[in-house]
Amino acid sequence: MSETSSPPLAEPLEDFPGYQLRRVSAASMAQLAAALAQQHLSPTAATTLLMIDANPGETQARIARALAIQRANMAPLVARLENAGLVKRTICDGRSYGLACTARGRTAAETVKKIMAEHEASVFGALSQKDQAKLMELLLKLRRGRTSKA
Amino acid sequence: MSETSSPPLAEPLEDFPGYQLRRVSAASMAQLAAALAQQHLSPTAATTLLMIDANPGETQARIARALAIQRANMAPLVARLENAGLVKRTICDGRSYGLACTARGRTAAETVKKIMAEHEASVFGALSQKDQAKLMELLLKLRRGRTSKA
DNA sequence: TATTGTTATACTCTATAACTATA
DNA sequence: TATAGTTATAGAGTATAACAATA
Repeated sequence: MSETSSPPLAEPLEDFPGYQLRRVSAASMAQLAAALAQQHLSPTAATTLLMIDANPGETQARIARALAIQRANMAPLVARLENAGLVKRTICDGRSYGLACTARGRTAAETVKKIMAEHEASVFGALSQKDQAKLMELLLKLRRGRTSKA
Repeated sequence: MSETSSPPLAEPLEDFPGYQLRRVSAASMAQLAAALAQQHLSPTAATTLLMIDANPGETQARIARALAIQRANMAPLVARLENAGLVKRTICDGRSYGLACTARGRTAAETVKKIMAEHEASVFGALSQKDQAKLMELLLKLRRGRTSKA
């Protein structure tokens, strides 16, 4: 504390919405990861579990596409969920598996839902209900606004 | 195409603002990374370069804190920028370096600014000027709304 | 031929711990 | 004691290429 509170930095990135988006998203994800650690699930694994829970019997490829996860990256992800006893695969097509939650997986999915709801409230509770709705509207516009997959 | 356009999946995550934020941010970052590839810079490296360019002589630690990058991760990042001839370190304190752009680094920073501006326009141009301003306002509220560092 | 699942591989970003040197 | 920089290491996320099996 000898510098008597050093002069502030120039912050040329602060005016970029994309940079603000990145910072908010990174902070939010770090907090969610910490909250999900008690369930030994990463954010990606947790969202995959929720998707399987909501779509029992669906194939890996379709779940992956909906989450914008590559097939190649889905394989070890699902394997981890299966090894944890949360998901089981059943033969579906000969070349594809159908995914479904086990009893433990459904229980875990319910816990994950609670953790995520609390997390969302913790992060977005800083905004009024009206602002939260507006944010959601803008984010949906941005997703629709992309030419390629988002 | 034998399934006659298979039925849509349930998407339990779509109602979470945090999930939308994550998807938009991920898509935006992927597009930015592709645009910056021509300069052989990652988004993180590019933002670091812009910060150094805007704050010549500042120390690594202060640049890192402003960008929420850990000291340990800053070391190889700056080393790469230095090896690329974009940044040089000058002794500052005995225990700390001052960072500054080289002539090539300043040229690269200008190019990066153009690429980022184009990228932002490409992504957020889907929104009206008013919506863009509102989004920025909401994101800034979310960053301020956090208890810990964001 | 197109799709599914898989393996291998590599790169980026992030996180922690431990060490040295300096304030 | 606190700070700056570094190294080593580990983990998560993502990307491409290639392969076998199946539609």
